[in-house]
Amino acid sequence: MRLSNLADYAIVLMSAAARHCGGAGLDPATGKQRMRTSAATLADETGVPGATAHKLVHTLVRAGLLKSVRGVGGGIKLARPAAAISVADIIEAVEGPIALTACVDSARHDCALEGSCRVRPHWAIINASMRGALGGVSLAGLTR
Amino acid sequence: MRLSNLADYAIVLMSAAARHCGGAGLDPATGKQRMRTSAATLADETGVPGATAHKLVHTLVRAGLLKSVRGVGGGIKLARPAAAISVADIIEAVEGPIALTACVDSARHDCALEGSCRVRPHWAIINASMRGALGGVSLAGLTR
DNA sequence: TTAAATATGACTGATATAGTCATGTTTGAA
DNA sequence: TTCAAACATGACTATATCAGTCATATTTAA
Repeated sequence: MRLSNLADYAIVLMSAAARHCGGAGLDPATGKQRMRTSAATLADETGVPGATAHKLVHTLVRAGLLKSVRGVGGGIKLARPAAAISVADIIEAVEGPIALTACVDSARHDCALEGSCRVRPHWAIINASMRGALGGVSLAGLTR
Repeated sequence: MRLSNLADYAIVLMSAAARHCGGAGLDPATGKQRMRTSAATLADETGVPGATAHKLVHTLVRAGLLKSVRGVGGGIKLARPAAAISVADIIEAVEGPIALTACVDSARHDCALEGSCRVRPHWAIINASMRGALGGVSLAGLTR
């Protein structure tokens, strides 16, 4: 029922990224237009270990929540406005689909109770309401 | 973001217990009045390992969701009607308070980011909506 | 006294986690 | 053409948590 540390860090990192380039595109530190930041900068600002921050950024890029540009002067930025990114999006990027039990995933059949389980049919409803709760909180809401 | 196996088992066990004594108090197998069942019976019916079922039952008794009577002829039964027991109650009995991050618990201060974390103030809202979603599903709803 | 049933703690193997280290790839600028 | 900045990726490992078993109380009605 707890988030993994990585998912927690991912939310903190995304929220820091949103402060850099989520709103009007102004860097709060310099007051200048700044669309990009770097994984190292985010690690510094948040206290998340550098290498870990890097891997998470990569994961978030693959999930389509961040955009990265390689090379000198490159960096990362939000792929879409902070208001259009939800906590659920970030959690799913790091941990996979939001579901309280593995048995909802039809590809997995590692539950010993499967077959005789009389609770299973009801999980889909519960999971949907969980996702709804988390999907209703946007990154913009977290930085305000 | 997943339930632990134990919490999952607990829900399955409680749901089985509700079939024994949650409704009109009639055992569906015998058609006779039967207020109590035993941990071993529930383990048999659900496929949960016996010793594990036993520990879970004890945990649920301590949490006030089941009532146990020791000795010959003893056993367990729901402490209140199935409709008055929610999935959230069961999860909290096994895993502790429903919260996605540990930093909400004021007694724990093991987060390295604490102090500078700018996301932390917002977690309470998210956790409350999660608990709301799970609190809305009763044991009676799971057995129907 | 005995047997049925719950109560409780110690121990252990398996698994997942998260962090580090090492190395590769891309690209603009000097 | 070279270099350095910045992202990309995989291998390895210490740690923690989990879940299950074993062993042993404790309670109570018959």
